[in-house]
Amino acid sequence: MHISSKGDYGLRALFDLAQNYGAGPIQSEEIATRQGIPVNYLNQVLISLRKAGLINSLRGAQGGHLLARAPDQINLLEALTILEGPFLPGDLLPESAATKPEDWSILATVWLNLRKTIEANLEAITLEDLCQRKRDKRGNVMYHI
Amino acid sequence: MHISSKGDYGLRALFDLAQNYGAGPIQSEEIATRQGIPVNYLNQVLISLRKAGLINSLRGAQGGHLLARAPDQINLLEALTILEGPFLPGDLLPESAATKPEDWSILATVWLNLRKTIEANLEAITLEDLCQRKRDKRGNVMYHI
DNA sequence: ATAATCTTAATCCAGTAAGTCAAGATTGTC
DNA sequence: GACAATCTTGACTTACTGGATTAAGATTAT
Repeated sequence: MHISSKGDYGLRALFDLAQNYGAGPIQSEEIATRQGIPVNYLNQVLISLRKAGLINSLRGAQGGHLLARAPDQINLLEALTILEGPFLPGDLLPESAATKPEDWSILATVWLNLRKTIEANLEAITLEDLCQRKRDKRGNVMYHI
Repeated sequence: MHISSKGDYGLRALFDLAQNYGAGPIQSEEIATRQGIPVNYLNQVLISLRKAGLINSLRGAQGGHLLARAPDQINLLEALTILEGPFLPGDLLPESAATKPEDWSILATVWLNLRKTIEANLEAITLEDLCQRKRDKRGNVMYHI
């Protein structure tokens, strides 16, 4: 039960773009350097995000990537589902019953419930929230100098 | 983000043993048949559970496995942690900072929070709860005949 | 034109999941 | 004591996935 590096990298890239929202296109090279991610791998992740409509990409010189929506319109559930696929997928959930032994459906209900909990937790956090938390943190650090 | 078959099978085995709690040792063959699990694989899972102290195993004829504690003293978090390892493990969490880029710690807090949510959810469910749910279900089914 | 940049597909390696198999150890029962 | 049932262990297999690299090609600003 873990987050793969695809999800990790993808979220960090989105967070990076959120912090630069309104500042024009950001190049993948720049994101990669700032976030410590292999560029070639990041490019693949960015393609997934673009296909899903979360970012727009501009080609050519001075091209780059930018969020397709404002940071407060993108939540972590949406992003992670694109990057990692659904939580607790497929054969564990209540639909695929019948062939399975009886006790199975009791557990399926547990999983479904857990999934809902996770999704609610992530859906409540937007990219803008992350930016805000960073600003808060910065503020605190300043205070302590 | 999924539950592997090891976790799935292990929980089903524990659930099975919970339903037979107090009825003496249950053989792995019997559990495997009832739950639709390959015996040889189930045996490996049972060894993990025994090493972790969740079940006791008796060898020889009329041997088998039984819960080491009453069903209401074993919760799903404990069982799943044994079977699957910790949730959102290792390098994503706030301890391994310093080398990582700055934004990373903001996300680490998100993961830590999510982990707590998941753990609280699973810790609240015991094997006895599962048995109770099954009894409730049986009752309802009877009603509808 | 050309250089910057993204796109795509092919490829690679390591690790893990899922399961099989066979030989050995333990113990109750006759 | 011998036997049979049962669990134990570890080696092994097969297939898949995660993570990443590379190289060739497409697009477009200047």
